[in-house]
Amino acid sequence: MASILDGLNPNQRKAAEHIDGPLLILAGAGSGKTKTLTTRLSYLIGEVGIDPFNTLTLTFTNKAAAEMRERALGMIENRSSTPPLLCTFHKFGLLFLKFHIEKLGRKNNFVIIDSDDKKRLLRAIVKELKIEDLNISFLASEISKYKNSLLTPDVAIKKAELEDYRKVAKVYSAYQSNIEENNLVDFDDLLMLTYRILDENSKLRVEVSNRYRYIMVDEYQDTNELQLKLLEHLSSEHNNLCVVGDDDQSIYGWRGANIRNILDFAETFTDAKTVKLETNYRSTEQILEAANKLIEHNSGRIGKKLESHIGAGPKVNLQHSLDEVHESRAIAREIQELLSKGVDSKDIAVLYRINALSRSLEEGFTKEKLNFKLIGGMRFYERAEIKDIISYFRVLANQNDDFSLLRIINKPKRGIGKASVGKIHKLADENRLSIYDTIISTKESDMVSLVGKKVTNAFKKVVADIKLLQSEVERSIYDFVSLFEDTIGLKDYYAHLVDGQDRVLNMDEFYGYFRDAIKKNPDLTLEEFLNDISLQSEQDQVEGESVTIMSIHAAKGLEFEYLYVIGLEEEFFPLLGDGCNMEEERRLGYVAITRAKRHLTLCYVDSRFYKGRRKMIDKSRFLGESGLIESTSLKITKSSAYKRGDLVKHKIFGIGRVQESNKASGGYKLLINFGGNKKEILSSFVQPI
DNA sequence: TGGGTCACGGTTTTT
DNA sequence: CCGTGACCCA
Repeated sequence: MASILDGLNPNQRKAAEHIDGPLLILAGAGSGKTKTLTTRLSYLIGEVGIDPFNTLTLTFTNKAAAEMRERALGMIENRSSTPPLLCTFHKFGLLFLKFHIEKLGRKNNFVIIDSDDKKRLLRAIVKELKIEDLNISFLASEISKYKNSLLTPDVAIKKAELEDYRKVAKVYSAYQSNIEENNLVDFDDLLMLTYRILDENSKLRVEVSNRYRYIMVDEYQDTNELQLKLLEHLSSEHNNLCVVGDDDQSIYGWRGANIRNILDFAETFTDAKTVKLETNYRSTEQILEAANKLIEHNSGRIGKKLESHIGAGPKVNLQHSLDEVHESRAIAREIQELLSKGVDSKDIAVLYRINALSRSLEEGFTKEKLNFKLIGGMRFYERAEIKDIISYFRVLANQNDDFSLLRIINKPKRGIGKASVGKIHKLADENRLSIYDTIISTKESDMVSLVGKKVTNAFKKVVADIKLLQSEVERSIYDFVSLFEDTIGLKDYYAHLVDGQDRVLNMDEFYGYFRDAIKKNPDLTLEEFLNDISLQSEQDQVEGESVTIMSIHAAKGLEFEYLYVIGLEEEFFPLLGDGCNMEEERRLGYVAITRAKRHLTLCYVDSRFYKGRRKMIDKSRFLGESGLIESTSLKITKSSAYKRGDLVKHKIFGIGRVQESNKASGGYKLLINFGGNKKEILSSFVQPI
């Protein structure tokens, strides 16, 4: 009898056929990971006879979820029953909390805030608490770490020993009370609160685990501590957890992903089976040889070797240029030639380690009249004009959302300044009311004496507008957008700014999207719409009519016939610096190389213009490690000579000035004056400033 | 209140 | 070099 498993190779088949007990599918780049996973899901449902209702498949991005859904559903013949739940971790958290957040004493009409909102809120809190010496991004990521380690603010404060961490914990505490008061949840909460509820309610945990009897996780190497704990709870009753990942492609450590999750899978889940997928259907032998050689320099790995299914192929090219201008011109001209030979531009991409390198490409490509598409940069929902609309919508969904109200209270300009906002904010805090309710309940005469007649009127107008719009939302959510623009006039406001035209176009796109969503689902509430879009990102428009340029991170999961990787230089790639994790840099190199199907060009330059100055750089150690050039002798951190008077920085001695410089093996022997304290130090131990 | 100038600092990014 | 936030004055 024909089976859907027939299309798989022996190892893929072994993985798909595995039914009960934990399974780790170690899937190398291009080894048919998605195919195996989707085939397994449809096999379980279509041939083993498992109810789709009892499966759960988790991914990291909406894009991956959408792709897998399409492919799996395409294979399942009888689609009469409920489709299997296949979504992102965060979406799962959202669905779960909609049903169960009451168990934490919270209402389920919460709204999700994104990282941008989080930072804005933190900025306000830091100001209020007068702790202004802490970096906002640092705070945001520390709070994220707290939540992912399940530390409550109280515990965090108690455990904090260093002064700085007491401050961080205090901000965390204020932040958490603030979002709880406004009934907001951040991305981490979607997972953290879900975990907490399951952890505290054993009956529910058993019930939920029994419901999701077959769990699959994609990109397992990217899971963090909390996601692992969540998975342990979800699979506690049956242990049927199947994860797919590649330890060599773990490139999100800086964001909390814990590579140990995949390395230790077999120990964490007893009796786990491991299946390795090492046949690569994407790239040539030449390309895979470079990738394999490079990644072998890492020590913390399970270990596997990709074998090409498509044969030798052409040699990997190296391109050496004087600087970034020559580099981008050379690439542009080569691409032009490919295009003239009939190569499809969507089969060509250029990758880089840091976004700053995109600039020279953009300039060079424009000069050479080469069409390109840049992936990354400002995301749609994070544009100021879109966030303004979203903030209005949020206030309409929940007038107690002070945070959103504050963003739009003087947008468009109503003559309400910082001072007036501060006064009303203070009054609201004293009365333990939201700002909206404070404006409504404060006597007009009191308000006038507080902020003056003009501002009082402006406040009253905002509240009246919001009331009007709320009733319109109830009447017809579809028509409400036009009244919204008539009443608020956000488009007019933006139209008069310098880049107004683009912004108005964006706003129209957003309104169109909103109307579309309502048309598709007339029962959609504003609140549901808001939560849906906050879990969405529109990075799925990669395929197009032009050459793509993007970061290596953004290219994960993609493949290109012709691939260029630029910036293969020490400092840029591997990117050296404080938190440099060389093994992760190398994995990033591995990911970059394995995006290429047949033609790979690695580019490096002698000097690059960066942060306002020109820097001399050496070629990347990765070129040697992947066997593409004779292994270079030890790296010299600075290739141009140090001379008397140069300022340098030493990890222990701090900043000093070079007094003497002599060539020595592997660099320079320097006599440095650290504030009167003279030391003889090798140049490899200092950084030029 | 809000426009203008100045100093500072600057990886990778999804949800 | 270029964008952001703090600060100052009309």
